[in-house]
Amino acid sequence: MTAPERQSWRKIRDRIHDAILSGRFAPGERLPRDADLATELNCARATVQRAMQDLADAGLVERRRRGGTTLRPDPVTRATFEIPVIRREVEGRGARYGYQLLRQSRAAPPRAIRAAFDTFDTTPMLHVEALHLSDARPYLLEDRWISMDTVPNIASIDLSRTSANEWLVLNQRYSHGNLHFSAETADAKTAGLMATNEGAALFVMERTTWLESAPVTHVRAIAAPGYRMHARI
Amino acid sequence: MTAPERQSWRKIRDRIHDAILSGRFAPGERLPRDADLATELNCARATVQRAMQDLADAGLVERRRRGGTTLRPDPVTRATFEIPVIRREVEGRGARYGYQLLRQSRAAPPRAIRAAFDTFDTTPMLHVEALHLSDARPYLLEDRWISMDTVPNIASIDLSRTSANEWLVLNQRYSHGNLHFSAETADAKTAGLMATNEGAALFVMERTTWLESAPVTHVRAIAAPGYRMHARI
DNA sequence: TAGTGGTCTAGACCACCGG
DNA sequence: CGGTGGTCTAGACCACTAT
Repeated sequence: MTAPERQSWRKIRDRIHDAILSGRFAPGERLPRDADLATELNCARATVQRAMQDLADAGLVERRRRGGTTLRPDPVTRATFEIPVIRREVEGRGARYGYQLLRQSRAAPPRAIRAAFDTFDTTPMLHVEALHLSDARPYLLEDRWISMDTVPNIASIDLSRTSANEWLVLNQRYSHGNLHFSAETADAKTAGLMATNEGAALFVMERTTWLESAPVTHVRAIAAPGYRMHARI
Repeated sequence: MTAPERQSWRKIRDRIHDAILSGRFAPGERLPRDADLATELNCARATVQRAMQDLADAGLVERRRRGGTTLRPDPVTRATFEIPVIRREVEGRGARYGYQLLRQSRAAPPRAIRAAFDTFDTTPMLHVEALHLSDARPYLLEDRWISMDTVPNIASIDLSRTSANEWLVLNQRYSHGNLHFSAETADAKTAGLMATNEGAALFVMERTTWLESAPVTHVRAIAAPGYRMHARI
């Protein structure tokens, strides 16, 4: 028995990945347990665990206690993208950032917002509509609802000076959230606010976040024509 | 000195996160080294490492050897989304999947494709245009270039039966890639293929992948009106 | 209830990079 | 060159869940 070699968990991961692509395991089949793979690959179990965690994150395998590691019959591609604070995003392109608070009120969230939060609770929330500008031109139009129960401090913020987007990123933690992206046609009202023509194709992002089971914020943001979102794999 | 408590790295992460949100550290400031935090939080250094890795993944801090851990002055939100095999995506909605190979050829990649791959190489690649159908209606129109140098086996695949999308996900590994999302207006030709009207807002995805420094594939996919992409944080 | 992945610890060495 | 994060090991115990 030779001593375990010093090797990166990435190499272990790639060796396992290659074994999978070689067809050694059938889709849905159970792979050897970590401990056995560690022996076979001559490394510590923690190293196999790290490699497997990465393959699971990548969507190639599924891992369950007691159920073992199985090869996903429907492998997916997972990608990560970054959503910067809007001001940073604009300034990062060398443009001058502008911000305009359009409306602010307290109201019971309408049905669509309650549905996004997956709740029936009609407790009033903070409703904010704002426009982000790049070199004085419309860049992003946001319609946001913020839970004052979960984020009580938001009440003391002057949202005509600081955007809710920026304040929340810097001051509010959340545990998880959903995002939806789509393409929509500009209606007359939106076209007016975005200084474009009715019928233009607009990129729309919707984001809902929670802190554990408590709603934090829901935002629907409409980007100006030409907007491109970038992500990495 | 009490013995280290048994606590999850998530709790350690949240305690550090809360300390950051409390304003204990200024943006750009250097945080204590892992070893010191471990002592302060009464846990092993590896646990702090795991917690910090997560905060770095989340975009809140930056970590550098020798340079220590610094609070990002421009925190970002990172989200992950899954790109399933198109067939699975369609069937997962209970619809019948259809696939139609429109064109297939070998040609030198045009300038735009070379730019996406960040190369000047004009070695011929496999060019494939195909249409994915959901219940016999256009679902996704893809225009793909595949490197025959990096993916030689693709030459032996009958792409009129198996979509390149599916074959690549199941058989080709890649190391990294870029994605771009945008909203575009349907031109006459596209509208015809997608069975929609000219001027409709369409969701467009572009993906480029590499295996180390070698190009794998570039695809530009146009989704039918109403398409929504989903992601999680 | 037993088996498997998930996490924690303590210690060690490595890799990178700022001074 | 020295300091810091990154990784590895060996062993232990915990948490979840298939059987």
